[in-house]
Amino acid sequence: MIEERPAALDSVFHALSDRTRRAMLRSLAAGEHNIGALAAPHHMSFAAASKHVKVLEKAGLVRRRVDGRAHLCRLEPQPLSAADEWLRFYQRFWTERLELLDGLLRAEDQAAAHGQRRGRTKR
Amino acid sequence: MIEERPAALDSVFHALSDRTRRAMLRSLAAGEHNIGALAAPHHMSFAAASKHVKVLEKAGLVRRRVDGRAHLCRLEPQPLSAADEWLRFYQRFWTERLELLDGLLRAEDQAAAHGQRRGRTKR
DNA sequence: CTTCCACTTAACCAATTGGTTGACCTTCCT
DNA sequence: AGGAAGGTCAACCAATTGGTTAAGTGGAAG
Repeated sequence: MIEERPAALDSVFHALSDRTRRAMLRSLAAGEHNIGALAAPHHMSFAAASKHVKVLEKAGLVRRRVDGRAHLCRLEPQPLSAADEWLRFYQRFWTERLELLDGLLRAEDQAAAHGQRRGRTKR
Repeated sequence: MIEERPAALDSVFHALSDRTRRAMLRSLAAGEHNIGALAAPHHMSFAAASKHVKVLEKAGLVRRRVDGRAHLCRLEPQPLSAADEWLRFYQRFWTERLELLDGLLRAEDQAAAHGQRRGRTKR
Protein backbone atom coordinates (compact mmCIF):
# COMPACT_ATOMS: atom_id res chain seq x y z
CA MET A 1 0.00 0.00 0.00
CA ILE A 2 2.46 2.62 -1.25
CA GLU A 3 1.61 6.30 -1.05
CA GLU A 4 0.70 7.88 -4.38
CA ARG A 5 2.49 11.19 -5.00
CA PRO A 6 3.77 11.80 -1.48
CA ALA A 7 4.96 15.30 -2.35
CA ALA A 8 1.37 16.28 -3.13
CA LEU A 9 0.24 15.11 0.29
CA ASP A 10 3.20 16.91 1.86
CA SER A 11 2.12 20.22 0.38
CA VAL A 12 -1.57 19.72 1.08
CA PHE A 13 -1.11 18.80 4.73
CA HIS A 14 1.42 21.58 5.12
CA ALA A 15 -1.04 24.06 3.66
CA LEU A 16 -3.69 22.88 6.11
CA SER A 17 -1.37 23.08 9.11
CA ASP A 18 -1.85 26.85 9.45
CA ARG A 19 -5.13 28.12 10.87
CA THR A 20 -4.99 31.30 8.82
CA ARG A 21 -4.92 29.27 5.64
CA ARG A 22 -7.69 27.01 6.88
CA ALA A 23 -9.79 30.11 7.54
CA MET A 24 -9.05 31.34 4.03
CA LEU A 25 -10.33 28.07 2.62
CA ARG A 26 -13.51 28.52 4.64
CA SER A 27 -13.95 31.94 3.09
CA LEU A 28 -13.38 30.51 -0.36
CA ALA A 29 -15.97 27.83 0.28
CA ALA A 30 -18.53 30.65 0.15
CA GLY A 31 -17.30 31.79 -3.26
CA GLU A 32 -14.52 33.71 -4.99
CA HIS A 33 -12.56 36.27 -2.98
CA ASN A 34 -9.74 38.61 -3.91
CA ILE A 35 -6.54 38.78 -1.88
CA GLY A 36 -7.65 41.81 0.10
CA ALA A 37 -10.85 40.13 1.17
CA LEU A 38 -8.90 37.08 2.28
CA ALA A 39 -6.43 39.20 4.24
CA ALA A 40 -9.00 41.43 5.96
CA PRO A 41 -10.24 39.11 8.75
CA HIS A 42 -6.69 38.31 9.86
CA HIS A 43 -5.27 41.81 10.43
CA MET A 44 -2.27 41.08 8.26
CA SER A 45 -0.53 42.79 5.37
CA PHE A 46 -1.29 42.13 1.72
CA ALA A 47 2.16 40.62 1.36
CA ALA A 48 1.53 38.08 4.12
CA ALA A 49 -1.83 37.11 2.64
CA SER A 50 -0.21 36.82 -0.77
CA LYS A 51 2.29 34.34 0.64
CA HIS A 52 -0.46 32.25 2.21
CA VAL A 53 -2.36 32.17 -1.07
CA LYS A 54 0.80 31.01 -2.80
CA VAL A 55 1.12 28.14 -0.35
CA LEU A 56 -2.47 27.20 -1.07
CA GLU A 57 -1.85 27.42 -4.80
CA LYS A 58 1.26 25.25 -4.58
CA ALA A 59 -0.88 22.64 -2.85
CA GLY A 60 -3.40 22.94 -5.67
CA LEU A 61 -6.11 24.05 -3.26
CA VAL A 62 -6.68 27.45 -4.86
CA ARG A 63 -6.77 28.72 -8.41
CA ARG A 64 -6.23 32.37 -9.24
CA ARG A 65 -7.88 34.36 -11.98
CA VAL A 66 -6.70 37.90 -12.68
CA ASP A 67 -9.50 40.33 -13.44
CA GLY A 68 -8.23 43.85 -13.97
CA ARG A 69 -6.20 44.75 -10.91
CA ALA A 70 -7.98 42.20 -8.71
CA HIS A 71 -6.82 38.62 -8.25
CA LEU A 72 -9.84 36.41 -7.76
CA CYS A 73 -9.21 33.16 -5.92
CA ARG A 74 -11.45 30.13 -6.07
CA LEU A 75 -11.42 26.94 -4.06
CA GLU A 76 -10.05 23.86 -5.81
CA PRO A 77 -11.26 20.95 -3.68
CA GLN A 78 -9.63 18.01 -5.42
CA PRO A 79 -6.44 17.79 -3.30
CA LEU A 80 -8.60 17.72 -0.19
CA SER A 81 -10.14 14.51 -1.43
CA ALA A 82 -6.64 13.04 -1.72
CA ALA A 83 -5.97 14.00 1.89
CA ASP A 84 -9.29 12.50 2.90
CA GLU A 85 -8.44 9.32 1.08
CA TRP A 86 -5.19 9.08 2.99
CA LEU A 87 -7.05 9.55 6.27
CA ARG A 88 -9.72 7.03 5.36
CA PHE A 89 -7.18 4.22 5.73
CA TYR A 90 -7.13 4.99 9.45
CA GLN A 91 -10.86 5.38 9.83
CA ARG A 92 -11.28 1.82 11.05
CA PHE A 93 -8.90 2.56 13.90
CA TRP A 94 -10.85 5.43 15.36
CA THR A 95 -14.25 3.88 14.70
CA GLU A 96 -13.07 0.67 16.39
CA ARG A 97 -12.20 2.75 19.41
CA LEU A 98 -15.56 4.47 19.45
CA GLU A 99 -17.43 1.19 19.07
CA LEU A 100 -15.40 -0.33 21.88
CA LEU A 101 -16.19 2.62 24.12
CA ASP A 102 -19.81 2.47 23.07
CA GLY A 103 -19.93 -1.23 23.92
CA LEU A 104 -18.47 -0.62 27.36
CA LEU A 105 -20.96 2.11 28.13
CA ARG A 106 -23.82 0.00 26.90
CA ALA A 107 -22.70 -2.86 29.14
CA GLU A 108 -22.47 -0.55 32.13
CA ASP A 109 -25.95 0.77 31.46
CA GLN A 110 -27.30 -2.75 31.39
CA ALA A 111 -25.54 -3.65 34.61
CA ALA A 112 -26.95 -0.55 36.26
CA ALA A 113 -30.45 -1.31 35.03
CA HIS A 114 -30.20 -4.78 36.61
CA GLY A 115 -29.18 -3.44 40.00
CA GLN A 116 -25.39 -3.59 39.36
CA ARG A 117 -24.86 -7.19 40.31
CA ARG A 118 -21.07 -7.12 40.32
CA GLY A 119 -20.42 -3.81 41.99
CA ARG A 120 -19.51 -1.97 38.76
CA THR A 121 -20.42 1.72 38.34
CA LYS A 122 -19.35 2.36 41.89
CA ARG A 123 -20.44 5.85 43.00
CA MET B 1 -19.00 27.37 12.15
CA ILE B 2 -15.96 28.19 14.28
CA GLU B 3 -13.04 25.79 14.43
CA GLU B 4 -12.81 23.79 17.62
CA ARG B 5 -9.28 23.78 19.12
CA PRO B 6 -7.39 25.15 16.12
CA ALA B 7 -4.02 24.47 17.75
CA ALA B 8 -4.83 20.76 17.81
CA LEU B 9 -5.54 20.79 14.08
CA ASP B 10 -2.37 22.80 13.53
CA SER B 11 -0.25 20.14 15.17
CA VAL B 12 -2.06 17.22 13.57
CA PHE B 13 -1.83 18.57 10.04
CA HIS B 14 1.74 19.59 10.66
CA ALA B 15 2.58 16.09 11.84
CA LEU B 16 1.00 14.65 8.69
CA SER B 17 2.84 17.04 6.38
CA ASP B 18 6.03 14.93 6.48
CA ARG B 19 6.12 11.69 4.51
CA THR B 20 8.51 10.08 6.98
CA ARG B 21 6.00 10.61 9.77
CA ARG B 22 3.15 9.38 7.61
CA ALA B 23 5.16 6.23 6.91
CA MET B 24 5.74 5.81 10.65
CA LEU B 25 2.00 5.97 11.22
CA ARG B 26 1.55 3.26 8.60
CA SER B 27 4.02 1.08 10.47
CA LEU B 28 2.21 1.74 13.72
CA ALA B 29 -1.09 0.77 12.13
CA ALA B 30 0.30 -2.77 12.04
CA GLY B 31 1.05 -2.72 15.77
CA GLU B 32 3.49 -1.40 18.36
CA HIS B 33 7.01 -0.55 17.26
CA ASN B 34 10.03 0.72 19.13
CA ILE B 35 12.00 3.75 17.96
CA GLY B 36 14.65 1.72 16.20
CA ALA B 37 12.07 -0.20 14.19
CA LEU B 38 10.46 3.07 13.17
CA ALA B 39 13.80 4.56 12.15
CA ALA B 40 15.09 1.55 10.21
CA PRO B 41 13.18 1.92 6.91
CA HIS B 42 14.21 5.56 6.58
CA HIS B 43 18.00 5.26 6.87
CA MET B 44 18.10 7.91 9.58
CA SER B 45 19.66 8.20 13.01
CA PHE B 46 17.90 7.30 16.23
CA ALA B 47 17.94 10.95 17.19
CA ALA B 48 16.10 11.98 14.03
CA ALA B 49 13.49 9.28 14.50
CA SER B 50 13.12 10.34 18.11
CA LYS B 51 12.32 13.87 16.99
CA HIS B 52 9.69 12.65 14.54
CA VAL B 53 8.07 10.55 17.22
CA LYS B 54 7.98 13.59 19.47
CA VAL B 55 6.16 15.55 16.78
CA LEU B 56 3.66 12.72 16.50
CA GLU B 57 3.26 12.62 20.26
CA LYS B 58 2.69 16.36 20.46
CA ALA B 59 -0.11 15.92 17.93
CA GLY B 60 -1.54 13.16 20.11
CA LEU B 61 -1.13 10.62 17.31
CA VAL B 62 1.26 8.35 19.19
CA ARG B 63 1.55 7.16 22.76
CA ARG B 64 4.79 5.86 24.20
CA ARG B 65 5.25 3.07 26.73
CA VAL B 66 8.68 2.39 28.16
CA ASP B 67 9.50 -1.29 28.55
CA GLY B 68 13.01 -1.88 29.82
CA ARG B 69 15.36 -0.05 27.49
CA ALA B 70 12.85 -0.10 24.63
CA HIS B 71 10.30 2.63 23.99
CA LEU B 72 7.18 1.07 22.49
CA CYS B 73 4.98 3.38 20.42
CA ARG B 74 1.35 2.77 19.61
CA LEU B 75 -0.97 4.54 17.23
CA GLU B 76 -3.51 6.90 18.81
CA PRO B 77 -6.08 7.44 16.06
CA GLN B 78 -8.40 9.96 17.70
CA PRO B 79 -6.79 13.17 16.37
CA LEU B 80 -7.03 11.76 12.87
CA SER B 81 -10.78 11.70 13.26
CA ALA B 82 -10.69 15.39 14.11
CA ALA B 83 -8.73 16.08 10.94
CA ASP B 84 -11.19 13.98 8.98
CA GLU B 85 -14.07 15.90 10.49
CA TRP B 86 -12.49 19.16 9.35
CA LEU B 87 -12.09 17.77 5.84
CA ARG B 88 -15.62 16.44 5.73
CA PHE B 89 -16.96 20.00 5.55
CA TYR B 90 -15.42 20.22 2.08
CA GLN B 91 -16.53 16.82 0.91
CA ARG B 92 -19.56 18.23 -0.88
CA PHE B 93 -17.25 20.41 -2.96
CA TRP B 94 -15.19 17.60 -4.39
CA THR B 95 -18.13 15.23 -4.79
CA GLU B 96 -20.07 17.97 -6.59
CA ARG B 97 -17.15 18.27 -8.98
CA LEU B 98 -17.05 14.56 -9.61
CA GLU B 99 -20.78 14.36 -10.17
CA LEU B 100 -20.64 17.28 -12.56
CA LEU B 101 -17.85 15.63 -14.51
CA ASP B 102 -19.71 12.36 -14.49
CA GLY B 103 -22.81 14.09 -15.86
CA LEU B 104 -20.86 15.71 -18.67
CA LEU B 105 -19.26 12.44 -19.72
CA ARG B 106 -22.59 10.70 -19.62
CA ALA B 107 -24.12 13.41 -21.85
CA GLU B 108 -21.25 13.12 -24.33
CA ASP B 109 -21.65 9.40 -24.48
CA GLN B 110 -25.33 9.80 -25.27
CA ALA B 111 -24.62 12.38 -27.97
CA ALA B 112 -22.03 10.08 -29.53
CA ALA B 113 -24.44 7.16 -29.47
CA HIS B 114 -27.00 9.29 -31.34
CA GLY B 115 -24.56 10.31 -34.11
CA GLN B 116 -23.35 13.58 -32.48
CA ARG B 117 -26.15 15.86 -33.65
CA ARG B 118 -24.61 19.19 -32.63
CA GLY B 119 -21.04 18.72 -33.71
CA ARG B 120 -19.71 18.00 -30.21
CA THR B 121 -16.86 15.53 -29.81
CA LYS B 122 -15.23 17.02 -32.87
CA ARG B 123 -12.24 15.15 -34.33
C1' DC C 1 -2.32 63.08 -16.51
C1' DT C 2 -2.29 62.03 -11.88
C1' DT C 3 -3.57 59.62 -8.15
C1' DC C 4 -5.55 55.77 -5.76
C1' DC C 5 -6.10 50.87 -5.47
C1' DA C 6 -4.95 45.89 -5.65
C1' DC C 7 -1.16 43.33 -5.66
C1' DT C 8 3.67 41.45 -6.23
C1' DT C 9 8.41 41.37 -5.32
C1' DA C 10 12.59 41.89 -2.65
C1' DA C 11 15.03 42.26 1.52
C1' DC C 12 15.12 41.34 6.00
C1' DC C 13 14.13 39.02 10.63
C1' DA C 14 13.25 35.65 14.37
C1' DA C 15 11.56 31.15 15.05
C1' DT C 16 10.96 26.47 13.55
C1' DT C 17 12.21 22.31 10.92
C1' DG C 18 14.68 18.21 9.72
C1' DG C 19 18.84 16.50 9.87
C1' DT C 20 23.61 15.52 11.89
C1' DT C 21 27.22 14.22 15.55
C1' DG C 22 28.88 13.25 20.15
C1' DA C 23 28.20 12.55 25.02
C1' DC C 24 25.46 10.23 28.14
C1' DC C 25 22.20 6.98 30.72
C1' DT C 26 19.92 2.51 31.39
C1' DT C 27 19.10 -2.05 30.56
C1' DC C 28 20.20 -6.51 28.85
C1' DC C 29 23.61 -10.19 27.88
C1' DT C 30 27.75 -12.81 28.76
C1' DA D 1 32.33 -6.54 35.69
C1' DG D 2 32.20 -5.09 31.07
C1' DG D 3 30.28 -4.27 26.74
C1' DA D 4 26.66 -3.81 23.41
C1' DA D 5 21.84 -2.28 22.55
C1' DG D 6 18.11 1.16 22.76
C1' DG D 7 17.31 5.82 23.41
C1' DT D 8 17.68 10.71 25.07
C1' DC D 9 19.72 15.21 25.14
C1' DA D 10 22.39 19.18 23.67
C1' DA D 11 24.75 21.60 20.23
C1' DC D 12 25.09 22.71 15.78
C1' DC D 13 23.71 23.48 10.78
C1' DA D 14 21.23 24.82 6.49
C1' DA D 15 16.72 25.49 4.80
C1' DT D 16 12.02 26.86 5.45
C1' DT D 17 8.28 29.48 7.69
C1' DG D 18 5.44 33.36 8.82
C1' DG D 19 5.69 37.77 9.38
C1' DT D 20 7.27 42.71 8.50
C1' DT D 21 8.40 46.93 5.76
C1' DA D 22 9.59 49.41 1.32
C1' DA D 23 9.59 49.79 -3.45
C1' DG D 24 7.50 48.81 -7.88
C1' DT D 25 3.75 47.48 -11.47
C1' DG D 26 -0.38 48.18 -13.71
C1' DG D 27 -5.43 48.88 -14.04
C1' DA D 28 -9.32 52.32 -12.58
C1' DA D 29 -11.04 56.62 -11.56
C1' DG D 30 -11.07 61.62 -10.84
